[in-house]
Amino acid sequence: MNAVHLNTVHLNIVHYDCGMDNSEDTGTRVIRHTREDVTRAALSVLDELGLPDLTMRRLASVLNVQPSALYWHFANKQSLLAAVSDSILGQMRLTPPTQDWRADLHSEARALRDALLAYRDGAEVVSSTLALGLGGDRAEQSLIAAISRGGFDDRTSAAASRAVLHFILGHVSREQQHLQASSLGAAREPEAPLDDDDSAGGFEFGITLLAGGLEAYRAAAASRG
Amino acid sequence: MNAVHLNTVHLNIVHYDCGMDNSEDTGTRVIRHTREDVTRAALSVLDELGLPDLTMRRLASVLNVQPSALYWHFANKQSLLAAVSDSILGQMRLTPPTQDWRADLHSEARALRDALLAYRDGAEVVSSTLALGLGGDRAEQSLIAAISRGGFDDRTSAAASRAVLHFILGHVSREQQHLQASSLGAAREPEAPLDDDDSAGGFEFGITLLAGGLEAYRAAAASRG
DNA sequence: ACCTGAACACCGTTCAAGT
DNA sequence: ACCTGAACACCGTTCAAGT
Repeated sequence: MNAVHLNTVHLNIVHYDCGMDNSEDTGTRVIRHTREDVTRAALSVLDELGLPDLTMRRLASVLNVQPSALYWHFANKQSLLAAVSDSILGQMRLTPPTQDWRADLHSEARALRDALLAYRDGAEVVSSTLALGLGGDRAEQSLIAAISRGGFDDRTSAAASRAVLHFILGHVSREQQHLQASSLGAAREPEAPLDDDDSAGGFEFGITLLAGGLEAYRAAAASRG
Repeated sequence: MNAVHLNTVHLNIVHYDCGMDNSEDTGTRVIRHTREDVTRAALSVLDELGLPDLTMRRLASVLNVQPSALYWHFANKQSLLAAVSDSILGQMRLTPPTQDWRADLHSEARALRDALLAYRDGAEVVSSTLALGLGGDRAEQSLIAAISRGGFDDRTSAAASRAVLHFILGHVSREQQHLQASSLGAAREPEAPLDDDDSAGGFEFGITLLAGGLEAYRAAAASRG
């Protein structure tokens, strides 16, 4: 019961037909998908099987389609992953600005973290597409906005937001790896019981460090004239 | 001349025999490798072809060996990559402690950045093995040491060093992606001329932010009693 | 507009067997 | 102690052709 049955995972989605709009003609229609259908299915495979198992062939089989069919919708796997990444970031809860830019930055950071945690391997997917120059801008923009409200110039806000973004992606990646390591390991040796509440605590601490650093940087720049 | 001939890359290493100690018996000896030989060869393939082309089969062919032979030295590819990662971090220039912990932190951070930049895709390799819980400790330890010298307790030092590490890995990953994007693109559209001196400048700024944040955190904690 | 069928050029890993 | 040979179960991508 505690052993992991990796080979007997059953996808919730098996058919994964597109919407409910297969009317308009004969009853039995060939199933045709849109770009969005494919992205949605990819998101669901990602969440249920993880990034290593999100292959073009598996995605195709979930969609009841030949692998080559996917290449009508996306030029290659990277573009598909960019769309998946955009979709993850698109579900970021948006936080209304207040008078406190540091509180706002914390809110935006938490919103990003929550969005990444919403799908298995979410941080890794976003991280990899951001590393390749595709997408991931939506995340950076929300952070820049909050920091700018602190009265920092554009160059400073941009550099700081990149630092915040790198921290968040790295932190949440580690978080998610630990999540499935412990869900897999289950009856393993205790290994390293280092982090318990560190998951969220370490996250807030990192943001606090960067926000505090920005405030200190402004003070230092001001005192230099 | 400006076009990239991806298919005609010639490895500097072609033979890659082990040391010079093939004596002791008959002249023609079967070439046998050690774990370290394999790691060295992997490092060289990484540097010349990049992480996506560092495959077990290609590594085997560089070593004039069957792919299956590698599995006598390493249980799987991940372990191999962990060894490669260790090797990269092992070449970190070590910086003697001074009286200024912030300067020390900057030194250690720069040393880590330099080590990562020394091999193509270095940051991604270290990042991925660190994300999987294997190795990467050496990097964290050097950062913790510098921060601890600032008089912070262990929990704070550990959390802060993880934040610094995440920032560095994210930053250098981006740096290296841009490096080869521009070396490949060459005669491409200007795209985004956003960053020029940002490579190093943004790095220092990020470390300054985190170090300043630590100082501010101490001040805040002290004033709270 | 969206998909099939078939192929190409690869992967990581296992395992009995050799020396 | 270190490697071969052969196989297994996969990959991403292309492309002519179908509807």
